[in-house]
Amino acid sequence: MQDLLEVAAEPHRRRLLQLLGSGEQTVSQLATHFTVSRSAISQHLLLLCEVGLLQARKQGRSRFYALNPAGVTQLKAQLDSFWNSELDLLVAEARQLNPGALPHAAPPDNGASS
Amino acid sequence: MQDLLEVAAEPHRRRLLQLLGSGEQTVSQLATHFTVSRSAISQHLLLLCEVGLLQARKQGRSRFYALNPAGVTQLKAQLDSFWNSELDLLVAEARQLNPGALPHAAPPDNGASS
DNA sequence: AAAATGCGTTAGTGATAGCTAACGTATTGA
DNA sequence: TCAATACGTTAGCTATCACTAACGCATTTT
Repeated sequence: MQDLLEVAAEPHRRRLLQLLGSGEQTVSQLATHFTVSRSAISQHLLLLCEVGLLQARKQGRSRFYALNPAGVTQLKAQLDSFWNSELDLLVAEARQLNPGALPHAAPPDNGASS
Repeated sequence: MQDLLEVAAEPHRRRLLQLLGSGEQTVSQLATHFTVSRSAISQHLLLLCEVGLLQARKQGRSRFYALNPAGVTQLKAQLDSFWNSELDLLVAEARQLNPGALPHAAPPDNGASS
């Protein structure tokens, strides 16, 4: 799994990226927001690091993870290239036909995976 | 795997969604754009259908797949809720520091998976 | 009408994703 | 200084993902 978008799309990892938007955090800090173990979170972070979406900084016995601007930029580019104008048009038409009933997604925590 | 965004993120499926942006197509037609088998494509389409991103229409011995506006709208919502302002800010800052070097992603065909 | 071709789906398999449990290591407290 | 604790990572396992091969079923073709 080296594809940026695919890596970023997994619900737990998606949430991690969002959480890190407000600044660097340690594994344990991040893990408090999830129901799965610290270990699981650590592995997600490691993968995010591997594909360049995160950076790590070690301090004492803690390890601070932070977003890597270059990676995030690359992800944005991949997203933009995926979501083309035809898809946008389709959504616009759907909104016109059925204006009120848009779902808004984003449940509170445990991104129910697979 | 029921998560819309996660399903849509897989490179082959992402490509399928893009291809279907220009109108309905049969399994075989779609398969011509990939290096993997018709069967593989069929299964990706089935999954996309299951999560509501596609609709199917049977005609003769062919089966036409098309985008499902409701599903695509839902996907868009999920994307928007993921890509929050903090991530946007980060990208903007990265661009300012390093204006020229933006990657643009989107290779031609075989979305090299896992 | 029977054989052949083309369509999409199911069966079966190897690789791997994502998890918990066990671990190593560094810090803290006595 | 030595035990206890807190942090992050590796080991090991199960579920399942993505694929090719085999299949069933229509539709042509002769």
